[in-house]
Amino acid sequence: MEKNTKYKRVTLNEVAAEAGVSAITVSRTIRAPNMVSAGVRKKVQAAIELLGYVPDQAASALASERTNVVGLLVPSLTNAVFSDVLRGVYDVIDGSGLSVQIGNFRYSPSKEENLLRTFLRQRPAGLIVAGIDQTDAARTLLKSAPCPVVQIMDVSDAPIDLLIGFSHYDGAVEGTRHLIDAGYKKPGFLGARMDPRSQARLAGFTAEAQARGVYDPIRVITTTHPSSVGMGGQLLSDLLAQAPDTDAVFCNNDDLAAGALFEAERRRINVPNDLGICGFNDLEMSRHLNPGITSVATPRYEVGAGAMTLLRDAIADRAAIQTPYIRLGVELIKRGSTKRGYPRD
Amino acid sequence: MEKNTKYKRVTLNEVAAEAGVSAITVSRTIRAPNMVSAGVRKKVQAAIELLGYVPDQAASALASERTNVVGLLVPSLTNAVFSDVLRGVYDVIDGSGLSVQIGNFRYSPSKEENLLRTFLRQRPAGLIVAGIDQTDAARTLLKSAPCPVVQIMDVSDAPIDLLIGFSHYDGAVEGTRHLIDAGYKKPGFLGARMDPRSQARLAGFTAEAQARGVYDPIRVITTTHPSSVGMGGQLLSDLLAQAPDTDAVFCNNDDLAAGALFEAERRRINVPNDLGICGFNDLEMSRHLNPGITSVATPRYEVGAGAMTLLRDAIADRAAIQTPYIRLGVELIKRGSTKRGYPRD
DNA sequence: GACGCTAATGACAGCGCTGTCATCTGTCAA
DNA sequence: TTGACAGATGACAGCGCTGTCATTAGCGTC
Repeated sequence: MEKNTKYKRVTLNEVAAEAGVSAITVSRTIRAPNMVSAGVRKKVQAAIELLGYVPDQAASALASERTNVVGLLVPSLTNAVFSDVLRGVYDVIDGSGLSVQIGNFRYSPSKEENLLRTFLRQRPAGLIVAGIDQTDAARTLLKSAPCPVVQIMDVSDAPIDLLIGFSHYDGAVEGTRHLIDAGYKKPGFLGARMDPRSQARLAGFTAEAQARGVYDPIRVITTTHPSSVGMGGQLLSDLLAQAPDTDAVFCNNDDLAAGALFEAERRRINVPNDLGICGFNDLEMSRHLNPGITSVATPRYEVGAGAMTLLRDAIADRAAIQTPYIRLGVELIKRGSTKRGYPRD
Repeated sequence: MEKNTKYKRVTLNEVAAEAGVSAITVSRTIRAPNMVSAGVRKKVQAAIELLGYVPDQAASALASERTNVVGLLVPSLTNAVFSDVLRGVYDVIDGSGLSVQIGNFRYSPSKEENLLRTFLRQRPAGLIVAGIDQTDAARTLLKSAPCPVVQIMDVSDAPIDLLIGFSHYDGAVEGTRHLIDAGYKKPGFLGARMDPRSQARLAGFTAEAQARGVYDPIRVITTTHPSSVGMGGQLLSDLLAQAPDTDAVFCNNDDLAAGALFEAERRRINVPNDLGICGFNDLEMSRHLNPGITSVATPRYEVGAGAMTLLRDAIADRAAIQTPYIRLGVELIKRGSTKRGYPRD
């Protein structure tokens, strides 16, 4: 295969010659400007500007055994949740000189482990991994990773390195409490996918429902199939077939909640009077439905942006990180779907 | 900065020593196995397996002036449309040895141009760019790019290199035709963002409405603000304020269509009898709303997967590409929102 | 004025791989 | 038997940068 000669690179040496200094000084001017005197710095910067020099990442990576690549491991790309996270990550990375490489492990721990190994071999500048439920092997890999690691989307007592997330358990407790406080006596739970974060939500629901004496396992309907609006309708149907006196549902997420709402409409069940619905995540749509769906709003964009900020700073100076562990809050947004006594029409 | 010594790499030389051949032979075994005799190949592969050798991408990139990075330029990460494309891309790239780097140009042509330059300097293996409406400078850069380039999401008479997409114009024509055929006499258009693909849809709507003699510019409501469900409601309000006798809307996308549907509900306008609604893209939700929203289904996942397939094959052998230009179809999905005479309840 | 010290700069080797060209082996036709 | 040739393998240099250590200049101190 012939070499590509179309894009002739400007090299460090050419810049050095132009500026009348050595190559290493140019390198330093870029990477550690304060190691270079102001006068030289100016000359070098002018030369860089003049020649349009852009560092060669491959050469830099080879020589320094370091890249500017941040690995981002997510369980799904379909999920609106992760596209919000992505947006946050990309907004912060913009202009930082770092670049992201996404690994989609499709909710498979073994795939996650493999992707992790692949990333680690590339000597990444940092890693962002979704969740706190890595396999033991993955945890070991991450613990000894030669770069900062940020876990996102959840909270943990034993973070691997850095962490930013929110409590799915607490969010579910809050949503469930609201349902019960609103007067619903027989709340159920609808869950799809049932990844660890969904499990945490179910645990929160269960704990609160038990504490208030309204828990009945017959009202817990879950599936490992992916979440979708259609699935929400199906799960509600299953629930009602099994426990027709159910008067409220806490849904794993807003897609399910919307599906449950539509199914209730089809069955002419009055929401919120005969059935209360609470979702999770607070997607844009939930606000606009009739009735609006009560939902636990999660700071997804903030998690993405915060994780990248944390990582960027840690890459610059790990020791300078003041708050390696950030717990963001969730907020219950009350809407018509749980407002008993206010009929829809 | 000290070097990272934690991850001692296995080098080509070590594999070569183990297999009793030269380093270059190992390199060839990996990159062009058929240049190596079967016996040697076997020995080398055994050595690779034994030592767990993984090629160093940086060194390879430096020596060959080529990377395995595919640049993906998209105008948005928020948009459900692009997350479907992403999914397709990632599904195909899995295990191909290539990796993706995403650039989000936020609908800004100048940002797109900059990102393009950044990517090009990294000697990418290939590029995927959204749309066909690059600036002249960007087109020039792409035309002379030292790698295959795939344009996606649209069709064009003058593709830069490879292309896979569908016609937004035709989709809009089909949707508009359906509205008129269904008996609506005063159709309007709701559009947000108004990027080039939205413009193409508007052009399709306009052409068909004019051809059928039902076009009135007062019924075209657009904004450059981003699309959202909320915006759909607002645009419908604006339209009805301006042209209260409007009896149908063709919406730029399903988010707007859903918003329009909700707004109509609020105003107690009967959909489909008094207002027909047609969307674009056919998101999952549209099927589940009451009434379901008629929409032009677009093959977004297929575009992503097809683009990556095209690119992967072109990287292997550009000359072997039989169909460098792929036009996918769109499909009008008729639902309750345009079914006049079938009242909602 | 010699000394030690820090700040600024440079020389050099080498990161791990691949493009290029040279060499070697075996085969086949004349 | 010889030469031509293709296939298989190797030697070597060098991609552009950075880590390491050496060197130089500048300054204050006793």
